[in-house]
Amino acid sequence: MKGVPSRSKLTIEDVARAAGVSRSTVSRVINNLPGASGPVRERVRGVVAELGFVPDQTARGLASGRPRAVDVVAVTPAPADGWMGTHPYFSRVLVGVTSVLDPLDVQVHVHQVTPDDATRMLDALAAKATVGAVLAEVTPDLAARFHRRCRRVVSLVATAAPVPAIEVDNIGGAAAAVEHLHRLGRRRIAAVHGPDDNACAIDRRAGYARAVAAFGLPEIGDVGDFRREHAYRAAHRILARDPAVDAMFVACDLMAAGVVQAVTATGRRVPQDVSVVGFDDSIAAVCANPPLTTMRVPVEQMAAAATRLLLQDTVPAGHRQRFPVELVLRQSAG
Amino acid sequence: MKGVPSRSKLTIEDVARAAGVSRSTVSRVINNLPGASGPVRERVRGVVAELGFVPDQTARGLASGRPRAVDVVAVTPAPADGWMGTHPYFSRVLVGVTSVLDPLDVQVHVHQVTPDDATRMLDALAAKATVGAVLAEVTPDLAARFHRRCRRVVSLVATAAPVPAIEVDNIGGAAAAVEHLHRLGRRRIAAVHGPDDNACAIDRRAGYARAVAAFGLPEIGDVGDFRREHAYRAAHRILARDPAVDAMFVACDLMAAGVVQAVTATGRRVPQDVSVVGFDDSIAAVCANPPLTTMRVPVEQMAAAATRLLLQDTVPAGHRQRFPVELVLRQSAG
DNA sequence: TTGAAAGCGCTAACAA
DNA sequence: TTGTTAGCGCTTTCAA
Repeated sequence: MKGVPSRSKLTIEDVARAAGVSRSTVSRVINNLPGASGPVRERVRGVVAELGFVPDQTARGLASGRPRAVDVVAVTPAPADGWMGTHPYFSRVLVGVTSVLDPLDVQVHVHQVTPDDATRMLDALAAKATVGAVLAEVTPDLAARFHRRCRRVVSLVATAAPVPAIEVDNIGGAAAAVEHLHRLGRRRIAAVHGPDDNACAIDRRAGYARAVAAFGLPEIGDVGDFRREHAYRAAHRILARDPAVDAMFVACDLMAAGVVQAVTATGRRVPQDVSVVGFDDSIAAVCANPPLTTMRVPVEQMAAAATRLLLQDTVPAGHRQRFPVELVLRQSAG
Repeated sequence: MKGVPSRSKLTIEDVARAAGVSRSTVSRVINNLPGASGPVRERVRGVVAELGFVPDQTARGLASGRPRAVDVVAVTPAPADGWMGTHPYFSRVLVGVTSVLDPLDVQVHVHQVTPDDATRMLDALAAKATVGAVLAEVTPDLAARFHRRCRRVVSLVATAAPVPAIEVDNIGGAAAAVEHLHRLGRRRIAAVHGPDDNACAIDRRAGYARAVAAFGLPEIGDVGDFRREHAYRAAHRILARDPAVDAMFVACDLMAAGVVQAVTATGRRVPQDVSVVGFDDSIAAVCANPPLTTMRVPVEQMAAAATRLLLQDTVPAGHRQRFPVELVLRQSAG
């Protein structure tokens, strides 16, 4: 009879009694602090698991003088006001995090930071982290630096080896997109890439390159910065340079929406003249005209997984968890 | 010398001492509970203001056995999984609320509820509210019912008279949109309305009706439900019934994106053949093809204002605060 | 109407 | 390595 976790009450005191130790010892164990022998640690963990004890976050916050919170951080150039709120990717991250924190008594703190003060900000966060940080968009070097100062961190993008990360198969996804385009009979498949310093963008670019190479197709491309306007211009450049392009693989849906705008602006039809495949399956995909065929990334679930990882008493260094990407067919291709 | 609020410390004890009363009395005053005479109440409030005292939310949560939180609630039919995360409107609400709660130690709880269990859920929330509820999308009757059981509530849509609300000039905004279309020379301006039970939709519809009437133009329209797919079909119906329509006013950008898709699907060009104006200025507006001319609604700021209202010790019944809507010119019209 | 006192569940010295 | 003892800042009986 394991039974219901019997919410409501069940304090550290109960655990202490059941384990035959003091509250301090239990506290040390659940906080992963030194000062508890192996065997005792084991026993306490066992009791915690058996009883289904969940420490009261409010009490921890009061006692430690620092309320419990998860920090969501994104390093982006010149964020417009309220940007994170409207952004197709970040808003999904927020919801994923919120969804798992909701029943617990943990807050969410959002930090949108420019590259300039990224180092300073991250150091500050690392110093006062409680539950930990979800890195929604942080470069590998910065992530590694953070991880050196605080182990309670998970990245949502590919990152430095020791930093725990929740990933998606960007390379495979990009390749699958190209394969889909090839299956459709497209033979001049261009790409609009994301920024060079972004791990996702790099991988999606690699996947594209690998796939076109495998098909013996030419590699045609331009670089953007994950923003629609840049992608719009990039698509124009590509079409001007190579008017025979008959398909475009784009690094994210927001950019793809811009690409579709550019393609139709040149008088070409999507998908008849140029097929377009995006990445993410965000709201931008269904708002584009025509709606985008895209590679779905389960952002909310990934963010939720990252948050659950932070909630554990210890976040294993180098942890990796990979989510699948999946082709979603709409009208822009196929 | 008012000086800095001197964060860090400053407890209820300090206030009590400065006011020459006990902590209990201060607590009663800041919680707006009975058991404090008028004069004392005045004095304490004065000291609180002068000292810039801000009660520790974590401590309140622990002591009262109920962690402090703001509940964001939206009643919507059959929400898709993760819907709120991707939704152009709700994600902005979330960010607005989060932005003001971030520095405080208050949580955000998101409740997306279907009409079926709306009453039950809202009653439950009203019974255990702490900071209060932000009604992102709740019908007037339900809002009124909530307000009867708990005064700590603010609606983001027009609602029953006693319920405090943060509003936007939907009627004027819709009229302005039609005026813009008229200025462009459009004379057969159709409308795709939002759902009949939504206050915003009703007002926007009224604004449209008023404006076309003022111009002596025909009223042409169809009803949707704030979803893109419905608007897509509604636009097709309108065009089938009345092929000479040369403009469409749409109740929200998400729907407008669908309208643009429908219009171009019939072989018409936007804006040359049919101009389209949306409402909200959400991410959907820039992803549409062509990008949407729309009426900007400052959702984040409204949600922030609502949250700040809840943070006050008392939320005045019938409170109204109105934000402006503003025409944003893009390519779909003008 | 007011105040005194006992916690809320946990962390963090300090002893042992 | 472990336990004891104070609180963290506030709410909430219970007396006065």
